[in-house]
Amino acid sequence: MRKPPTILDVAETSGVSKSTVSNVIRGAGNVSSTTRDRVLEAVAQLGYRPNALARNLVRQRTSTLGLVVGDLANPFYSELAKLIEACASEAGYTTMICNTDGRAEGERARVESLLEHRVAGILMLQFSGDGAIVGELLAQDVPLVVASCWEERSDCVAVDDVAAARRAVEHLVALGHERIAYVSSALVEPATDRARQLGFRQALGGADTQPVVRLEHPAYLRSDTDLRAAVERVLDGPDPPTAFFCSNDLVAVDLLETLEQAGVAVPAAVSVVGFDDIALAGLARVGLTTVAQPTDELARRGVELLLRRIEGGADLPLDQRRLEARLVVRASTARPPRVAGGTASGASA
Amino acid sequence: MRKPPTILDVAETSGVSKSTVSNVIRGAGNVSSTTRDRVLEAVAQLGYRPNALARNLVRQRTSTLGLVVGDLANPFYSELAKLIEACASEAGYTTMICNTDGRAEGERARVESLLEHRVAGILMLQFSGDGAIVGELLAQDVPLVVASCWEERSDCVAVDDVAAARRAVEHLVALGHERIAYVSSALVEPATDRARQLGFRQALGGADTQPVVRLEHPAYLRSDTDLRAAVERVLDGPDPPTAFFCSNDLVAVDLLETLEQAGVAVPAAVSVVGFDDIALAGLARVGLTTVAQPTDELARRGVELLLRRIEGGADLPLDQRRLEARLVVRASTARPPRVAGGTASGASA
DNA sequence: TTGAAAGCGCTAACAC
DNA sequence: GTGTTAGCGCTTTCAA
Repeated sequence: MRKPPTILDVAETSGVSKSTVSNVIRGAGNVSSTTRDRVLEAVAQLGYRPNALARNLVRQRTSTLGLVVGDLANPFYSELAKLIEACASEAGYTTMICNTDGRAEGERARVESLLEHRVAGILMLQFSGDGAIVGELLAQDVPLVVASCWEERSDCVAVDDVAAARRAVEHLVALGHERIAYVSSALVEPATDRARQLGFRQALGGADTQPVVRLEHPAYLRSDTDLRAAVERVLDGPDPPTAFFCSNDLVAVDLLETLEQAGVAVPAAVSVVGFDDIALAGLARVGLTTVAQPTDELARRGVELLLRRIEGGADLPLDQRRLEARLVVRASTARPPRVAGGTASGASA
Repeated sequence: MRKPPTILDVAETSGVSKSTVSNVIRGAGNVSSTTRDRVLEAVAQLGYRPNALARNLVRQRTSTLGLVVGDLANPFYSELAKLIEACASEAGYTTMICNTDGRAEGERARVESLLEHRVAGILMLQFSGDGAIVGELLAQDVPLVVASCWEERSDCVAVDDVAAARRAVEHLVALGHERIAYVSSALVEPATDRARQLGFRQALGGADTQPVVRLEHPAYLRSDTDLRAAVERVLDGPDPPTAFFCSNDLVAVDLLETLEQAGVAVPAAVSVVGFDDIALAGLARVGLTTVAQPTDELARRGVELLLRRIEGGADLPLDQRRLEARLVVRASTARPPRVAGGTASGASA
């Protein structure tokens, strides 16, 4: 692999100094059109390609953004990543996408690598554990924005998880459900999960007696023995729930599988609600009622906030945006099998 | 944002020269444990983080891999990307993931950016158009491997699309289907699509009379008016097909939606087969019969090949690996409504 | 309008 | 063992 031409080669070929070449390439003024043409010609002839490493080194800043994703295999995040990359690219930034697998160790290594590459800023979609990493990054004045989950300490953009969850559960309540289980998953970032669970409780009038199913090792779009055991335990218990609210769509779809495998009809016997509105939730065969997150706006705003922070520095005041989520009612929710006593308020079919 | 400490700061703090610091950091021998400790202490105290830009610049090589994806929103690719990132990371490489949206223009810009960043090599999962980019990259001696689709000109690893498609269609033939339509999509890289179509034709004994549906603007996991029109045209024509073989799962799932919306029962009225085996294909509610690609191996081998090429240079002989795909029979395929004349050879339920 | 020169932070000979 | 030194390819004053 022969070594690529440098700015010096171009300078020699076109018979000018390297600073003139630099001026031409960067589009700085101060160049006569004749020399510009000569330089450009040499560039084309040599196939010269500026070395971003050298440029970034001397400029003391890069135009690279770091994107930290917990799980690229979750369509919600891969779609978001795609949109973010597009926004960043449009703004002239290159994106380094990292997948942490939700493990703190992997996260730390990825972030460290991004920092060594002197990314201009970091956009996080999820973080592991308690998000200690956020504090560390902030303490080092690294431009940081968190998108799709709320984070008090940094710039962020996310839906109002509490309100959205509340609305989703109110939908179930309106249908006549009184006993509703919350299905929590390790796949969902803890603070977000808590927020959704809070909304869930609020809709139930703060009732603390609703069952909560916690999945530590959720399966991926496949029926899961852990989940099955947990579900059966809840369903076979006294006063079983007639509906499940899940902390994200992937879990909800797993639950759909599991329920059906256990011979529990959805929505005839129990209703299921998810969160995210990933594409597959909308399939007629899946028909998952869920909370739709505005991914486009999440991506757009996220990048906007990050660029603002990069240019403005650490002294800029925090900018935190709440976006609105939308309940999408599909086929996975219906009235409970036998509505206990009287009519449910304002229930629709 | 205060500027981060450099190797010089560490040198000063620990009272040694910067080359000694460099030696410590790089783990080069030649350092007494006492000085090493002193240096390490200074590193910790200062929060020193080596500047990868400077390092890569002087080393004349980076440990960054470029990953070019056509569509991160296709679960097949996002899963592959995730696996590849993991393999690369394990080998000490950082990955820059780019999404081209399948457009030549976006692809060119992304690749150019990767090259300016002097990535050690590029791994492509898809390319736009005729793949002219492959030739250009190769001509510049850029280490390149193509994974998940076959490419004669470069190192590559992919399943045998022809054989896999043939096997899938033979499954339909064995069930008794005689008239089978091929559904092609712009989402699938052209050469791959052609290969799958070839396998399709081979299974049909080279029959050239089978209908082909071509989707230029495929929808995404949603029923599509273009698709619906095309399907109805084929189904309402003379001698309508009793089965569809799709060039990937996303299209197959769209087709499932569309067929059902049009009141055509699957698999009772028509059978559907996909390609890829994305996670959602395995959902009980979807139950798509499809060809499973070995994503783990695709990722692992892809990275292996690329590292080999990076170290070995352009003179190394081409290494092209065929992987085996596996037919996964699920609920979307069955015998045709009325088997024309006699029994189908060796058909199973 | 152009050129000369001083680095950016680091590695890798090569001296000591 | 440790220090000295010469760049890597580029941007950016500052002179000419």
